[in-house]
Amino acid sequence: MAQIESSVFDMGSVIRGYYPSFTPSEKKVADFFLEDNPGIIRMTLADVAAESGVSDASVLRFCRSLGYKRWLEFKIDLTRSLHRPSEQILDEVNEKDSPGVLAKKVFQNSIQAIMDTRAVLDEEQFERAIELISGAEKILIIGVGTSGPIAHEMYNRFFRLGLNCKVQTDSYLQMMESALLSSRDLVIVISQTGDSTDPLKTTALAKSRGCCVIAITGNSGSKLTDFADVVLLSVSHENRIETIASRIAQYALTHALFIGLAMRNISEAVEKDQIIWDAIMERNFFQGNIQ
Amino acid sequence: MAQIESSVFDMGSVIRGYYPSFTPSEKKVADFFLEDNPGIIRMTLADVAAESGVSDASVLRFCRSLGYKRWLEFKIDLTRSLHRPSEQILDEVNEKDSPGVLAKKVFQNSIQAIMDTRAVLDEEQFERAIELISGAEKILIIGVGTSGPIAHEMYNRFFRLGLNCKVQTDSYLQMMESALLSSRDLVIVISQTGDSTDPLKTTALAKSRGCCVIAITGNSGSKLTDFADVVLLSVSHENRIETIASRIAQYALTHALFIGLAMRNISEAVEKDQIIWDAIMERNFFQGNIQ
DNA sequence: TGTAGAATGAAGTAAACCTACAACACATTA
DNA sequence: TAATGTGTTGTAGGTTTACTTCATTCTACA
Repeated sequence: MAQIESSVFDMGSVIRGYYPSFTPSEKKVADFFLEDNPGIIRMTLADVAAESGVSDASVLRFCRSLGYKRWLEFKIDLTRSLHRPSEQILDEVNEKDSPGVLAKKVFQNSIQAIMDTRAVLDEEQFERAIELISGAEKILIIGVGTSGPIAHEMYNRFFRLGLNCKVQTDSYLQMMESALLSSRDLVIVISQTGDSTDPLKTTALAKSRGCCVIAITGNSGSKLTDFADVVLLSVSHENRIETIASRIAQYALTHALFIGLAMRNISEAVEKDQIIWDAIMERNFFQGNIQ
Repeated sequence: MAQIESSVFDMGSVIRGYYPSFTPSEKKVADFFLEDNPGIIRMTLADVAAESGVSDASVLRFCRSLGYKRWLEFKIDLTRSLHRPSEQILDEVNEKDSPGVLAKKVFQNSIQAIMDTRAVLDEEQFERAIELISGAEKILIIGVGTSGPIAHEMYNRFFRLGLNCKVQTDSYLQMMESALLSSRDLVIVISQTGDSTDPLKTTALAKSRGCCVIAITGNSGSKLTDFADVVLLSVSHENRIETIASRIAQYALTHALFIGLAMRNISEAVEKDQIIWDAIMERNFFQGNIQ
């Protein structure tokens, strides 16, 4: 008997990830699916339409928006998603939890966020991102606030590959830097909401100068995605204090890009990495070791 | 979203169990299902009938013989049965992988690193860390190189809780800052190897001034752990270019600490968080939105 | 207020599922 | 050997379900 392809993921997270970009009636359908509705697997297209209060055509459009060509394709993944063997201690954290329990929950949430992000990853966009990055003359990595450390992380990885990149996490300096870019350059912008004013302005400016733009965001329906040539989406269960799990997924995305780039020319990557390590070791050596 | 009914089982075994009692045409259908046929999930009743060389009515009878009232009921269980979760593609990445495959592998590695780190997490040490952090008068967060972004991430979380903390990723400034610390203060040092000269020196200096030290490291046998009052270990499968997965785990650890601290006084945390958000929103507001 | 474009539902079509029944095969009995 | 009964199978047609198309409604913006 066939043993199959497959990957575990949570349809709920996928739906939540796309949620901001849904039309009103698609949101109605999404809401219905996000409710706890045990009979859902046995429902027909028309059933779902009736329960959601929309037409069956809208339910079908909802499926298409999620990337499925047919209702039954969606149904297959839905069935698999609802199957989900045990696990999932995806409870909310709460005040009564011991620190140990809290830690486990945060770890579990992080894992879930990465899984969900993996599930919504558009391989074509990812591939395109790698091509843009390796083809760019200059790369400007930007992000403000909590996106700043991710921007730095990305820089820390990319420059090791010999890429001509810069990181700028200051709102005003970002703007200045992007004013100097040309059409052969690339901007990578990291913004969880995709709606922060400063990165948007910077991105718009870069775009007006003909730059390509890669956006890493947790909001597929944001203004930022309008400017972006490539959008890489990170997903998490969005309950305020847990939005940070989405960050973890963005780090994972960053690392995936790094590996993808490194693999385009593995020998060169290893060589450059070696040079850097040698330089560091030398430094440690000359300064002597500490007791 | 609904979280299941039903248990995992193998449709193949069920079919084999009923096999002797099948009629000849039912056996034809059974044989078809028992073959290794990957496209089977997407087939219709008529497709299966054609492939098995029987009529669609016979396929339906086959389902009924297995106890299913309707073809689609059977299909649901079949889909579930063929769904074998994950399989852990923990292979090494290699040059021949497509970017999409690379991405999945990196994600899988990240998940694994978080799981491993969760597994080795010493709850007592974790709890102790939270107490030290919330009891400290001043907190200095340090890290150099690739540990820098993690240090910044930690700062970005902690200051939101009203903690009196600083981040310093410059080797010399770290040293200067630590020279000013007292015994009521705390140093949090992030170092993957635990053997980098500069953070070690800084930590030693802080320790000599009576500071407490929390170390986040991927190397439990390093010199750094000798100075540390609390050690939080991150783990990954250590193959050079994949060490970065360990970083992901360190971010997860950072977030776990943040949540742990926030939960000690949730109402205050939410309030401070709100103040920050209000300030940011106001900024966006005054700057107007961009088109 | 008018207009372009998006969003939506209604109606119709195609496909899939299911039922009912007729035909057949084979065994049993007269 | 013929008649009868039982169980198996396919066919034809009805019903449900999925999908397409298009007209209508809404919304944003001039």
